[in-house]
Amino acid sequence: MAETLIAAVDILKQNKLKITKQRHALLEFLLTNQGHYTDIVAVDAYMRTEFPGMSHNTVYRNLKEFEEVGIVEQNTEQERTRVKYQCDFHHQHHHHFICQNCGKVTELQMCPMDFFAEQLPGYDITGHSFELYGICADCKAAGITESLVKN
Amino acid sequence: MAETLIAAVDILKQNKLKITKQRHALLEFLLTNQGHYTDIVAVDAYMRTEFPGMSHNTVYRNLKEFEEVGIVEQNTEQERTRVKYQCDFHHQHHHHFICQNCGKVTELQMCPMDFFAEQLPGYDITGHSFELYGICADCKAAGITESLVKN
DNA sequence: TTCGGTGCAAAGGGTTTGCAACCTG
DNA sequence: CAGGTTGCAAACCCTTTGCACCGAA
Repeated sequence: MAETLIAAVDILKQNKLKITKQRHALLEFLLTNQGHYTDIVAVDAYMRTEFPGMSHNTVYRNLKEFEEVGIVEQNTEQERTRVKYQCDFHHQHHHHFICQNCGKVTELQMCPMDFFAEQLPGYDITGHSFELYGICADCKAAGITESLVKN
Repeated sequence: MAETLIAAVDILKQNKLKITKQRHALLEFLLTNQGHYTDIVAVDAYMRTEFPGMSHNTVYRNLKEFEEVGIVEQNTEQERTRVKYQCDFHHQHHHHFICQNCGKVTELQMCPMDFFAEQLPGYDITGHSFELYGICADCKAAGITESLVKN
């Protein structure tokens, strides 16, 4: 965990971004939720509670900058923007299963495009989205049988 | 096209929704864009220009009601909510190719879940999203070679 | 010392709400 | 006629902006 933070700090340095208290705190918070998506509004609320005086500006701008340099993944589904620490910093193509209960992200091996070559003659396919939702094995084992997504 | 409008009106009646001038106008506009997604903000702007005095309320609430009864499909990708007339009213499962230039929607035969059975033991997969983006054959033939998505 | 980063407050954009007046069925 | 629907304006929520001050490098 510590070395992951160091890796993130290195990335900031490489991109000539200063290491401020606020950025460090944001990274630490993201790190504690490693592997899970967190609602960006919740991140903002948490940071502003934990560090009174911190501004929306700081949270939103930094999360966006973190995404630009590859420390964070943003994801907007069902009208909510979520962020997650991108712990391994590898950008290789993959898709996600997202637990509707705990937000945990499981990376998938398979890409539907493997099965979709040449299905639309004459078209240029430049992008695709694919995501699975449900309840992860941990939550299911803990007895959660239906979506508990917060409103 | 006329019978499609009639079908939509029937659905409204079946759901005990009154046929008002505004709803009729909305349906007609959606019908002219049949098979294409339109930015909901653009729909709102158009309707309010074409019918001065029409309120946001009317546009947004009716589009939501149309969706609930199956006349309209809503779709939010890349921070934008889009809307399209669901001309055939069949709700069978399918996915979309969406042209980044003209918004035209092409229904896909294939569902990635056909290839994805039993990949995550212990998980409950309750939903999935899958969509393709690019340039449709028509736009490509017309010489559009890159995305012209409006900002 | 120097800019990049910050906090504050306010604006912005899309969407929803409250309510009296209106109009379809 | 009754209750669903509308227009208006204001509220709402999330996010961004402008700007003077602050503090990493």
